[in-house]
Amino acid sequence: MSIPPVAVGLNAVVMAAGETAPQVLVVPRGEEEPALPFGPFDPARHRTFEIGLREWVSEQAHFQLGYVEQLYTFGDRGREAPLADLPSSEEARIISIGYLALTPDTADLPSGGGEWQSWYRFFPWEDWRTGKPAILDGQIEPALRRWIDEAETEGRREARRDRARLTFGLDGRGWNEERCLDRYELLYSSGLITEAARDRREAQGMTAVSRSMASDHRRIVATAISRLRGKIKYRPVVFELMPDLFTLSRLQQVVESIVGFPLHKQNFRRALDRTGFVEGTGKVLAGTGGRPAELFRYRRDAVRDTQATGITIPRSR
Amino acid sequence: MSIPPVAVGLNAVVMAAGETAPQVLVVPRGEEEPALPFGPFDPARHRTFEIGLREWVSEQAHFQLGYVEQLYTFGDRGREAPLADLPSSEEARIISIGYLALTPDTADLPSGGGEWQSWYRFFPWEDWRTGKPAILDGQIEPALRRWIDEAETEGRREARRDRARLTFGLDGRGWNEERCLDRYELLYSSGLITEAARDRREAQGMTAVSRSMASDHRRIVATAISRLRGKIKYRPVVFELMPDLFTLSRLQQVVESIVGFPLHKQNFRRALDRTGFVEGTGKVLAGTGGRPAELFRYRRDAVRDTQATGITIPRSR
DNA sequence: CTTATAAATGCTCAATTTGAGCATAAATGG
DNA sequence: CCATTTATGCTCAAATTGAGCATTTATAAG
Repeated sequence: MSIPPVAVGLNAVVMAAGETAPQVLVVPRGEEEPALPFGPFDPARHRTFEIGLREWVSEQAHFQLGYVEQLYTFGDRGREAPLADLPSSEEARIISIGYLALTPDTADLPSGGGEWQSWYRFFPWEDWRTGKPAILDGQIEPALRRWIDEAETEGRREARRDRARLTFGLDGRGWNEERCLDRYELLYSSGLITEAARDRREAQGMTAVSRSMASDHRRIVATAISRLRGKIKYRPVVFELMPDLFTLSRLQQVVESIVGFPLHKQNFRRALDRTGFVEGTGKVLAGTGGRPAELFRYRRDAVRDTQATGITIPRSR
Repeated sequence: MSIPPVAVGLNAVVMAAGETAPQVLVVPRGEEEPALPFGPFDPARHRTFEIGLREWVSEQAHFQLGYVEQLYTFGDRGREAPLADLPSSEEARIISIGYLALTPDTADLPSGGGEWQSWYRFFPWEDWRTGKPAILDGQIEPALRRWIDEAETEGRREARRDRARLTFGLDGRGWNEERCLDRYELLYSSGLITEAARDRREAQGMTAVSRSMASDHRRIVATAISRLRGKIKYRPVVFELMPDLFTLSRLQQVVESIVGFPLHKQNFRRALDRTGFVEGTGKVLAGTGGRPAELFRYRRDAVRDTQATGITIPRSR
């Protein structure tokens, strides 16, 4: 029983909080679509995937990773082709292992390396913080309805309708922010995403409204967003995105930017209080044009005592 | 930029409900430790990992997979060595992609293939359905305390103590059933697991009290258990383990066997009711030596309407 | 130094959900 | 027929959630 060799790539989705929107670290590639920090896994050099990943990110994006977790391993045929500097032949199949990394600082990125970009440039339909994104009513939903009607049999139309309803909350079904990946995949399979046209070597799609990425990197980012939006609720991962000291408003702002909708302030605080995750420092942050807010810090040892759940998300309606 | 080749294996953790305990499908290997259904991923033959996985499982265990999801990709050096029929040289590093598969039937397994085994033969400390497992007080906790004391500095002892407390709920911290993988890893790194001694080529450990598996397969099963115990709470995955018709008691029994502790019956039903996941059929299951229970069925289309969460788990204390 | 405005906090109240347990109904097995 | 077993219904207090009003403490303008 011999095992045919395969090339393994490591991809990092590095995320930071950002001023007003969550950021992802991308490597610009001139004329071509931006890519995630990416590099081959070399078994001779790297004892573990994570070690390899950290090396590549620091080499390509000049950035040191902190918190890291494995996301998913991508391996479908066809997905590897478009990354220019990699072979795409039949014999050398490339699979890639995606990682999610979180970091509290967005500041110090030496130029010539990576670059921070808002999530929502790549996923404009995911940002409901100031209400329903115009692109949904304006472009996506009409296009989805056309896609539903195009199906050949009534059964298939029914299936498409169900899928669209569930993922995009059509017909008053309610938006579930965790379905980010499902939505991306639906847009891809219904041909509404630049990558779908590109992978089929056609020219059409919604080029103007959302930025595409190299290869299947946007899918990997969607996987990361879905994971983070889910995990934030049952593990205290937000704090990996916060600096040592922060105000509760800032924390709420970061959570809102991640889940993509506004929260009820008082209830957010009450719930946070109960977790015991943060403690006040007595210091305040002045000069913000209002009552100065107290600075808090994350109690890393809080997990010792409690059953360590995440942040409760009191959606504000 | 060329990518060094690596061999990719596919592992399946196939799970079924079982009469009294949840089952995992293993392939017996005579004198040697049992293994998971396993096979190489061949990029020339398999367009996707899943296709390859299904082929291997049906070939080795004579079993057709239904629900399947990817778990994790394992690739640390050292983990591949002990599987006899695979090369373990330095140049050909083997990584493996673990999958979780769920199936409603345990019955028809042609002999000569796979074999169902209770989870709790491999993880006896995880089954709290009839109270705290004796192995915890009797062997694991004392051994953990010795391991804590063995650390060289007070700082390290502190770290070990925290880790043990958190994962095993020591000193009245409360047992979190989802930490199954953390517990396995702690037992491994503290040398209490047969595999740990084997991988270091020593002879000691708790051979008698829990069964070991080939390679790192028990770690993969622990990953699957953790995943399933978590996921059952936010996605209706239990129903992948149920036959078409079932009583509510049976459903509760299955959930209890998975999470490993008893539930409050009435509250379980009330919560289930609210989800709308099941509907009565009017038929009853007689001959059980008591009032016959109504047979229910899963409403696959319930996800259409609701925000599709999983099963609420009202722990009974 | 007063006053409008912006934040940050504090507090209340109804609605819903959870946790626990008692009570009743409908079978089976002597 | 009666004890036993299993299913199901119902109640009640405690805790959590969802919403919104009220107060406090700053900054900025007049």
